[in-house]
Amino acid sequence: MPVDVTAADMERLDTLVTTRRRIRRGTPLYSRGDRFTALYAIRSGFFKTRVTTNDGREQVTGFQMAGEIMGLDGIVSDLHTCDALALEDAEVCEMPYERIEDLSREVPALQTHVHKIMSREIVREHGVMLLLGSMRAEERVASFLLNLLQRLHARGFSEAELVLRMTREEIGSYLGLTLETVSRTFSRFAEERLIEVRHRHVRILDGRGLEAIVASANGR
Amino acid sequence: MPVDVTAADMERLDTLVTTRRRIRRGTPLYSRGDRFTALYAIRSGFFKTRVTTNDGREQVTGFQMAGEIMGLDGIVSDLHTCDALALEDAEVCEMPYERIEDLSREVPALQTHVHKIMSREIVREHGVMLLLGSMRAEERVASFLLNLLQRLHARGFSEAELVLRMTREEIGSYLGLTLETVSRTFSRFAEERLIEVRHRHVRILDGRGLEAIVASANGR
DNA sequence: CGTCACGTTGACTAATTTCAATAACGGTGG
DNA sequence: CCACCGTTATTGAAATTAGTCAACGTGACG
Repeated sequence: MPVDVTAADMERLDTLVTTRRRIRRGTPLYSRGDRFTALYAIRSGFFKTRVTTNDGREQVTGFQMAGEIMGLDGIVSDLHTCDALALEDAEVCEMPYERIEDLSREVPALQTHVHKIMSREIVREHGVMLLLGSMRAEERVASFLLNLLQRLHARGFSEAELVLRMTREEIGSYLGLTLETVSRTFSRFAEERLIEVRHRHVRILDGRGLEAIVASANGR
Repeated sequence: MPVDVTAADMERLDTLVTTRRRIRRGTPLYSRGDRFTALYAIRSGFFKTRVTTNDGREQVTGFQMAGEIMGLDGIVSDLHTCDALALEDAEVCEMPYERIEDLSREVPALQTHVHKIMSREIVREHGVMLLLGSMRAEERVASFLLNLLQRLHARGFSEAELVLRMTREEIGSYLGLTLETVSRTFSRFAEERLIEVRHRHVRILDGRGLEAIVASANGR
């Protein structure tokens, strides 16, 4: 919450968070079909969200880290429509949705903030659609690495190094590729001295090179 | 606006729509970079939205019809991040965003409604990600047809017949396929007596058959 | 110290794109 | 009202990309 809020407002906003919850690695914060009651702000840890279908299809829709908000999918139908799973031990703030609605009416800055969070998620998903609909495997993987890097950097981590919290299979699901293609693409990038990969540790040797791959833009 | 609103509320909600705008076929309702000022409710006509990148890539992010809301992408940054183009002559109601925020605070039913619209869009996009990330060409095209059909049916049109408002290329962009693949897939469906295609007129002969294709679910 | 999940790599296959040629509309203006 | 032009759609063949199947490493963890 940046923006102009009075001290009185701040006091009210403090009442937004009722609970902190610890989520152990591998366990769900919420699952498809769960009753929607709250939004969650990640304090620490790393999540993936995924949609699943009855016929066994699965798609990772995003990876979330500290400071990001989860649960927006549940508002429309009062039920969650996707799963949120912790990829490492995590802690979240639970913000009961009713309280968010009530407070939003009293604190316009909060109202605007909530709208922007939802709009940002819509715009983010547009970007994923662009990636899935128009990029080739190398472009997708380069784009994925640069995106993670940028978000980690914004949180004070290195610009040139990262530890993947997810498996090749999860990356593949997110990018619409098989785990083998993800692995091979990492290897190719390593051969070309764009990155160094050791398991889940990735060091960026040539960020510009990765950007060039994304911008190569055949665009179907 | 379904839900419980008093007569007094209704009167207020009437002031939400300030202008009706006619959009001629082929022209934008808004474009990337335009200042965001309002949301739009489609009264009649048919739109596509697309994201574009500086390097010339393009992705159709959706097709919108009467009753649907456009413009949510602009809230986060006060600028539109995608283009909305009329695929046929259309009419929209312009709802100034400031007024939406103001009224939302006074009419909780409107507040909830706005949140649900945004959440619904997020969930819709999850579905598109699933399609783009995990379906094969036939599944995507079948899924696309069934989705259009269902939405048209909900508006009183036939369940078994539709007129496409968009080109094969636009369908392809939306589905992450080339226009040739879309065309070939239509032809294959026609051969299999699932549909009849004459240019943009499509008649569904075997809806169950199309559903079976979607549910075939290899899931990558 | 062994087991199991995760990751890499290779060979082969299948799906989709690309390139190219042709056909069929539909809107526009004579 | 008809003819023409440009856009849109279809279809084929070749090329390419990514997927599938399979074998083998390797590390983390109990």
